[in-house]
Amino acid sequence: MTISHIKDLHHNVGKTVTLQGWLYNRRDSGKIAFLVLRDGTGLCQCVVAKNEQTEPFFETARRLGQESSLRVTGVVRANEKQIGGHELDVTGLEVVGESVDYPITPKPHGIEFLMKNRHLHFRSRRQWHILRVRATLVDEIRGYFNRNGYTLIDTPIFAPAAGEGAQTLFTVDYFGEPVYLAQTGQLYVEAACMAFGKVYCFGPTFRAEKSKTRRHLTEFWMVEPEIAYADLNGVIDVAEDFICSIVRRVLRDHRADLEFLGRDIASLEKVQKPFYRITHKDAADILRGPRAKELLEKDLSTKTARLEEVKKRIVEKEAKEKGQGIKQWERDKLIAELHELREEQGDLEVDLQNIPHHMQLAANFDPGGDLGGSDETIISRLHDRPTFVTHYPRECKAFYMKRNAQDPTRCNNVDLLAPDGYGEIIGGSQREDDLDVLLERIHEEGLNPADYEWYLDLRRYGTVPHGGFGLGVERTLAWLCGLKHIRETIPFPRMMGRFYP
RNA sequence: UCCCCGAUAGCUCAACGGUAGAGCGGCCGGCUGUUAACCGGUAGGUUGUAGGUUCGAAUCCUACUCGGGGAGCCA
Repeated sequence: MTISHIKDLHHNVGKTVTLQGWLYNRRDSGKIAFLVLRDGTGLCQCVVAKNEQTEPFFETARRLGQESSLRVTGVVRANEKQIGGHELDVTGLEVVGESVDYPITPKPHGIEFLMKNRHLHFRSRRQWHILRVRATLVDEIRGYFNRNGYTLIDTPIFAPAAGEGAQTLFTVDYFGEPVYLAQTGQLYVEAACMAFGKVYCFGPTFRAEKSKTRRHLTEFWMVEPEIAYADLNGVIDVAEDFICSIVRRVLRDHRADLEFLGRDIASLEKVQKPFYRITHKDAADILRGPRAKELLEKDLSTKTARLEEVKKRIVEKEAKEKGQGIKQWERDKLIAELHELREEQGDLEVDLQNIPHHMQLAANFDPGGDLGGSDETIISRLHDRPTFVTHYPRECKAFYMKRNAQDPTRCNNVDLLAPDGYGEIIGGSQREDDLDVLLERIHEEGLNPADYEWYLDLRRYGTVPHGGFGLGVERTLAWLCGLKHIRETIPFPRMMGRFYP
């Protein structure tokens, strides 16, 4: 018995192999059954024709429940028309584990149901493609820093006191004392880069922000490189090279997955150096100026027109579906189309409701404030390559960011906005390396200097210019795969109000 | 914390003040090339919870719970 994986079937045409997997879907008629098998490496249709050889298990085969686990033996045959390009003519079948009433059917399901069944949901094709890209993204993140002379430093998940602000932290009872789940490893990698030069940490990070949006998780993965002797431009150069490397690798290894997901690959191919570099002031001018207004007005009119079109088609299809003398398959098709149209209608209505608000937010943008989510989307959509936004007002940024020498109201920080409206995927800065300025900032923020003694030591014993950034894995993956929602980018999403399964 | 939307069969939805339905999934039967297969039959409901209005409520009103999206905050 030769065990094969579906991805390797092209080496085995004409040979008898055994596949081990799960039943993805089944169709049967009286004397032939089609079993679509899934083995984690791909899908393959296995054909069970009723004959003397298959007689002992034919009845079993045509009654198998979706997701039954199976060992299927058969002869590999090339068939261009089939998924994966191959088919198996079955000669033997072993049921490893039965599956009765599998909850996720090949029909449409609502998101709440799918999230409750997340432990099964990622057996589905779309989720499988996404999580495969995630695995490569994570590998490339590690690979990039390992290749380029960075030392991995694991930072603690239990953190004393706040890194930036206690309101966004989860509290844990640590032998009777409150400690927090880390929302960043940054302060620790700063210490480490003074020992190793170039370092990075990579792991889960936790934010207790009460955000219910498509961009937020309470538990997400972040990689944070930190570089000694780097100034802001040094940090930006690394971020640019790093992003290019990630995009190249994903395009190289996952073109088929991206195509399945419907990603506009040409847009990813444009991700080349140099990225745009603008200042916070430039961004403010764009938001308050005519380009942002034009973009949103155009949005408003195209989406209004589209909504009318969608509504019209819904009415037409509803009438047709209720009409007499149409075939069952035509009715099914109409119902499926109606389902999609209604979903699009819902999305458009929400967008149209939000656009005027977003226009106002942009037009009245406070040049002394942080960019909001909708502002980032606007800047992002006005650029066809990733865009660095630098030099934010000091007050809206963390205490550890380096004060700008020319304009002390600003700091040497950078956010990277992904194109296509995906917004912020990187936040970073040059760090404040001057002890006195850092102390001043700690006081300004109302923080207790005693909590930061060890951090202040880094400025007492051989301080150097240094900086780094954090990249959010899930937001990056959502952008790479062209997903509407971040919850599909992590195997078991943790969101406000959801921590099952 | 605030704003908008929603909750009907296992799932996706319909019924829009007057007898709770369909498709899928399940079960039974039919069909040798299906692609979300198809055809026939069958089981499946305290309409999220608690009040209220009404002769009559899935439908109208109030509160709550849960979910979706957005603001703030952020990767």
